[in-house]
Amino acid sequence: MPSLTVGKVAKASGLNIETIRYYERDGLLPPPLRSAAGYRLYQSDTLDRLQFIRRAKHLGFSLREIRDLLSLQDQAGSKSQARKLAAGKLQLVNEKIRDLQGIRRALDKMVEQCSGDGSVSSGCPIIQTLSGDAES
Amino acid sequence: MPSLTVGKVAKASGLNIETIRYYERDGLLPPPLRSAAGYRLYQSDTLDRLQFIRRAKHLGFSLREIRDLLSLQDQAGSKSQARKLAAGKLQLVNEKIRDLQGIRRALDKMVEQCSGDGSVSSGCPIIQTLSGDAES
DNA sequence: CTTGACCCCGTAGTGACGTACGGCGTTCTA
DNA sequence: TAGAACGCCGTACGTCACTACGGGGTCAAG
Repeated sequence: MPSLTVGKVAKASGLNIETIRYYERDGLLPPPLRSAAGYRLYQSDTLDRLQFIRRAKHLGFSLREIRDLLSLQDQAGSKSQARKLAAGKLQLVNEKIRDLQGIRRALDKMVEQCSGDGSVSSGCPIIQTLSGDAES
Repeated sequence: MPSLTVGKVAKASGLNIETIRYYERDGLLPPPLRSAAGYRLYQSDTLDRLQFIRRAKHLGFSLREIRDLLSLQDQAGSKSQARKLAAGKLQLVNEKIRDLQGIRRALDKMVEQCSGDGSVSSGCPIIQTLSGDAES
């Protein structure tokens, strides 16, 4: 197992070294092994984990929510706990998908409508796409 | 047209008054009409706009991105500009949808797997769901 | 015509999420 | 075996998106 120093992980993931230390402090990354001199030594699966964090953040999940999602992966806790958490997140994810699909429809329409020149004439109803009354 | 004071809008939208003023300063809300005494007077479509902002934020869009999306609605600029912007955002939105669908599949599986008692046994591969190499 | 709720504005403070700094030890490489 | 490059840690700073404050004007009920 080819363990990586924090600098390698940073470079490979595109994250700042400090960010990686921060994620460790914040519980998103488990404390890695240490070399004799105290250097952090990561396994390569850490890169997947960081990638997941990056993408999930981009989807509007807070670090706390991401920690929750990762705890599912990490098999912390009981099955029934995990099921409950997963079910809750599932609902949230479904809402997000619905909202995004609404935006997508509106954008599709706009790309189509705006195929000519000149100024936008007919209303581009992007706001209505999210005008349902779902509550998160 | 029954114009609303900022306090009414705040109550109806669930946002803080200061947040509404902030959105105005930040260009997400157009400067509203003013009463003789200088009070802000909003039309009811402002509520839709604020709702849109809330949901879009929840989907991981920054205020700057939301401003872009709203500018499409507001018909600012030329058709070709709008088309370009819409097309760019469309790609982004599609990526987000794909990522969320990945997470959804993983969560579905977990809810199914964790239907019994005891501790989670088989790996719950949530991280792999976002391990593709799409770049935003 | 006062009192309490509302609004104005500018500015300062807060919380989440990083990012930078600085003084030190370690490791690699010419 | 020097010296550059890397890593350690604690702490401070920065940004984004609010949120609160404070001193003042406005408006409506009693």
